[in-house]
Amino acid sequence: MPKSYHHGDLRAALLEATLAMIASDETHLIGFRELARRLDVSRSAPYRHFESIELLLSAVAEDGYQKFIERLEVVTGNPALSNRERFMELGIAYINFAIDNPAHYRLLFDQRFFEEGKFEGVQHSAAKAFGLLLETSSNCLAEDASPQVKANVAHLAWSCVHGLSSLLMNGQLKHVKDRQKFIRYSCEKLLLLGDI
Amino acid sequence: MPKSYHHGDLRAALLEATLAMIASDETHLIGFRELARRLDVSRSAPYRHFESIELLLSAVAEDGYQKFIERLEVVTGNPALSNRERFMELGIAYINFAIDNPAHYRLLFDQRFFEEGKFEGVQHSAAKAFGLLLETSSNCLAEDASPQVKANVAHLAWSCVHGLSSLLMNGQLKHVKDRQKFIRYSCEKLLLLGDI
DNA sequence: TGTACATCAGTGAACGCGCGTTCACTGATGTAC
DNA sequence: TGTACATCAGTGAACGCGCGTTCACTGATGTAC
Repeated sequence: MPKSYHHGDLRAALLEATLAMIASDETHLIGFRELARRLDVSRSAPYRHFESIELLLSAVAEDGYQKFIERLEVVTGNPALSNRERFMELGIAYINFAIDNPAHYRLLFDQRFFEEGKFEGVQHSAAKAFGLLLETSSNCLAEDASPQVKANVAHLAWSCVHGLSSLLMNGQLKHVKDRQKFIRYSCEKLLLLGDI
Repeated sequence: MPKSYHHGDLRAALLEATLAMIASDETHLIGFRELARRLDVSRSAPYRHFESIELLLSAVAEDGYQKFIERLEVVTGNPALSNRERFMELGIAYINFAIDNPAHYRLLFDQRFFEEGKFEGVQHSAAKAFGLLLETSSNCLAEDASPQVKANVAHLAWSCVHGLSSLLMNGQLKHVKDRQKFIRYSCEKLLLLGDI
């Protein structure tokens, strides 16, 4: 195929390049000019696809949520697991997603998407992901547990997997030799949090 | 006192203004020109005090660690508490520091300070803070617990309080009505993590 | 199948702006005698 | 106590740079007939 005047799929290339920049901690460099340069395209070409950098970032975030939710649903939809096994495996899947896709994960919880009345697509996806966690953790509690207790347990569990993900991702748990073993160990412990 | 030609304490003012910008999510605006503008001082004045923005930020971070460690030491140095009470109170103090000083807290764990061979002052402070947590959690374990187990428990506990802090700070636990109650409830639960 | 035309996607020059940084300067402060 | 001088801290003009954004343009692609 001869090199065409048109890029082919500049939109997808922009999403990919943005993600790569977040991954390599070059968030501060993200901008239309820099992206155009990296994709070897003229300065103004990106404007054909995104009105602003914020909208570009939110598109990347929505892609990320889709991947994230797909991965979690592999666990929540697995009928072979007991409720407690499912809770534990969900935690493991959550943390592994974060470790495998640190750039995406960091972006998913970027504060800027959680302003009232903006980025509703992203916020809706975030709520959906939390819903999976709430349902899975609630199934491990006594049937007559109050909604308040269910919410507390789910939020505490979420905090723990989020914290584990963040610290592992940022390399702040350097001492840990076998990450997978540590993750499994931690998620086993999290089962204790539901015991009231 | 007549308005002097000299600012008086521009260095301290720079630290304070930087912190305020982080607190109000204007991190992207931090720069010598913007700081000079806010402090009503000429563009080049800040250069008398800091060689680069990175060094300015690391000075802010060191201030933050000092405050953070002081707050934790109020708990670890309290002889009236049992080991388990001390562990729980340490978690509560940790989370409350984060909630009360979100800007400082966010900065303390900024990835940029954890590159090998740079910002050793900051890294040393971070290690000291973790040391307090490791010691306190280890005291709750059986005396013959292995260093490996001690480290695992401490890291898991750290992840949990870090996660709780982050989500509370970022307003992602909106449902929580009584924050202090939720924090106390969570830190009580964390005691279970040490039971093997 | 061929042609005419509309639309799409990328170009390249230009604008105004804010940034970091340098430099010779000067007013303010501190100190030696 | 007064004076002379060194040093300190802030000034303001200037440089070069990269950014976002606009605009008239044009090559490439798709489609109607």
